[in-house]
Amino acid sequence: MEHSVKSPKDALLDAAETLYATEGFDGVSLRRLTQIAGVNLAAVNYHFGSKENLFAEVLARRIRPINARRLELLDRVLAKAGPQRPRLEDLLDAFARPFFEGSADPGLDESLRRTIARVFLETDSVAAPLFENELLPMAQRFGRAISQARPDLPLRYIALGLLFFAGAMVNVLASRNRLRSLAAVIGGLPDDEESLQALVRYGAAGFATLAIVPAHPPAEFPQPGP
Amino acid sequence: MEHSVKSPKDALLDAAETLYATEGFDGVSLRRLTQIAGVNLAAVNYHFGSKENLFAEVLARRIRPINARRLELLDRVLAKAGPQRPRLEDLLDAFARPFFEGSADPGLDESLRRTIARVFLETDSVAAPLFENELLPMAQRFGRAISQARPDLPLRYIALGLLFFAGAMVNVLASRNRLRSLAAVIGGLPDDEESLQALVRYGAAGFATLAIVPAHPPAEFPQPGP
DNA sequence: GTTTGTTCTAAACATACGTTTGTATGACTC
DNA sequence: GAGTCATACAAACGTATGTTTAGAACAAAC
Repeated sequence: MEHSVKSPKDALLDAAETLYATEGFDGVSLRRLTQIAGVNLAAVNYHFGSKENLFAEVLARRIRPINARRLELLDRVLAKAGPQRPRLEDLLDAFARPFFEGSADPGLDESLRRTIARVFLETDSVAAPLFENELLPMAQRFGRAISQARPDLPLRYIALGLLFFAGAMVNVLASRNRLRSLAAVIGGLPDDEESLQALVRYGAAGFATLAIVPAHPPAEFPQPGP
Repeated sequence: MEHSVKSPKDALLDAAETLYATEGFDGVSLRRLTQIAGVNLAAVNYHFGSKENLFAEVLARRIRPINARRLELLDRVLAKAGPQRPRLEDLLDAFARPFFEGSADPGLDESLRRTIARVFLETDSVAAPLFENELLPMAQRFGRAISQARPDLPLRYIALGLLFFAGAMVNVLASRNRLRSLAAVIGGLPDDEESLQALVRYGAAGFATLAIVPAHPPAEFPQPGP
């Protein structure tokens, strides 16, 4: 092998990724982090400038290839559809699949997923710029594609539907360990492919329904008390 | 008025709720918190025993009435259905509506929602017990009710569908400010009732689709390359 | 073999943290 | 009025934090 031992930079990124996922930015101190990574305390500031930069790099390193893959799949769906409308299922599959594919290292998957989920949901100074720069433009491209697929769908419902879909996607990935405690009751833990396909079908059906404007509000509980 | 000024306990809870939502548990120090609340630093440990207990109480104070309301609505739906199957839309509405109703104070809504979203998604020692004790049993009751509504739906898909639905619900509430920047493009920000009804329709359609087992996997990208 | 630049290390720096302590205040009981 | 109680306060405690520093170790270039 070229490098039989990880470079300090990579060791830091890997350790930071695992710890960040489980304990969050403030939850992990540089002393614990560097001890686990097997590097000197000052290495963080030497290689990354600051603790914040290190974690920003942790996130970026994972999100960028996933987003690239997403856009690649999206382009392929649009190309295959040609002049016809793309299928909603295919668009949502392209959106969600790279998230499920995860990394090659299966032990890293769980932490990776929580790490990425954080970018969707947190608003701190580490995650927020990444959302703005990486996630938002990509989501807008998907929004336009969905608008192609379903021109009858008002833009506001595309935005809402994408929020629903992204939330569902993130939650099912981040909650895998919570689901695990129910595995005996529900007859086994769904694997990734099963979860992904269920998610895509769920989302596509949901989007399709949003296009239908209800004749009258289906509200059930106009008054608080009986 | 009886108390023209808030008690230190309530002042702490209110300030902690706002700060916790925006900065997280580690992000807010007791010094800043007590300064904003206008109370002495030692008040936290005097009234709550520890910083952790304070934030657990912040979460519990909000979640308990919401869950009570959820179960109340659920019972009403089941009672109205009688021997017939309850409608999926009604069950999901009962699940989501109390989350959207929020508090009486509109200024508190945004932070309240992020606060509650945290319980769904975080695994730290503050949020985890609350999820286990308050959220999980309630979700299981809804799971059983959904199983009544759609006996053809395998349990594993009910679990998956509830994860999807909860993720969608949490994300649309927590992402309101992100949606706001798109308001001009999408023709105005959807209000709560509109978001809620869209969510319920989206989820009901998704659940209904999960009951249909696809004849053959709709996978689109079995190989990575073209 | 000396020089040059990069990489790594141990130690120290300044600050911030949650918690504890000892005391003061005020209200209410007897 | 003495005693009791919960509440509130300022100050200090011990510890942990991210960052900086000065220099050692090392490799490559000349």
